[in-house]
Amino acid sequence: MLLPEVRVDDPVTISVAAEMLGITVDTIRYYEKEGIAPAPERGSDGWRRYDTSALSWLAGTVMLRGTGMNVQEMREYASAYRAGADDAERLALLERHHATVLERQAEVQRHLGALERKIDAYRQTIAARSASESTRSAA
Amino acid sequence: MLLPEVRVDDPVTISVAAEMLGITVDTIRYYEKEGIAPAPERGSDGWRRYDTSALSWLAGTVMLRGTGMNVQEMREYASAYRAGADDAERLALLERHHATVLERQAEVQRHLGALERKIDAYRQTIAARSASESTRSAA
DNA sequence: CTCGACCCTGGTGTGCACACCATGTCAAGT
DNA sequence: ACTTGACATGGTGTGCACACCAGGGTCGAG
Repeated sequence: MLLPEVRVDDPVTISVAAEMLGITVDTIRYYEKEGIAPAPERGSDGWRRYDTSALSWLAGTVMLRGTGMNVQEMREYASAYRAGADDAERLALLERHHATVLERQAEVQRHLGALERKIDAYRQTIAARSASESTRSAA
Repeated sequence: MLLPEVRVDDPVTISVAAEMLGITVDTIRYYEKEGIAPAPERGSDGWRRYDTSALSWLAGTVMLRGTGMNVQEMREYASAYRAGADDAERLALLERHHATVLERQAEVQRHLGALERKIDAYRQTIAARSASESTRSAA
């Protein structure tokens, strides 16, 4: 369940974490402030230190955001988690989200179909014109 | 190229247009103000009247929005259109957009894969536990 | 011992895509 | 004559998801 990309031997700084996850430092702090990601350990210098488990939680939030879950829902998910939601409950949350992702994908797919039909129409228009032009030039 | 759903015999009011397109009246006026959709004819009462061609343009914008094009880009598309862009140029614009839609879909698909792996992991955890419980109860 | 490269907190700013509201006009119904 | 309902304009408000400061600390390198 831990993504291989977020495995580290020694805890890393926030900027390294950000680069690993493909998000910005600001975003990580924002998630922490919003209670979406737990506050990580701090070093003696007061800096945030992200170990593998902290990183994998963050990776989870990136995944949820990447599938279109908004911050409000992520907060609810995280708070349910902290409130001791059991596995079945978490599973149900993820399955619900999964379903909505599929719905949205289907929606986009519909619009995409319209786009492709439009593109085809343009291609045919252009093909027809160039055909008539070559006819003219042949005449 | 005209979507069958937006065919009308007589021009319709803005609220009817909105319902046909699945958007709100405010959104239509917003698109008009932003120069994304052309201003339609007006009746003698000053009301906007959407005929088939006005509706099909709007349907095009809905399609572009539905595939994630932002308002800025739609404005550029519309202005290129008005500036007399030829079919080849319009086609190129649509093809570029099509490509970016596919990219975004692939991106979501990646995150979706992670989501599904996580769901599977939970299912297995739960299955394993219920199996051990039935073992215990059988012992 | 100064400099640059990190990090910290706390606050403010931004861009997007509408939603919402006040106020007014007009036509049709009762 | 009056109410109702759909439209008009112009302006303001909203929610989201960060981005971007300012001001200050720490640490290693040169």
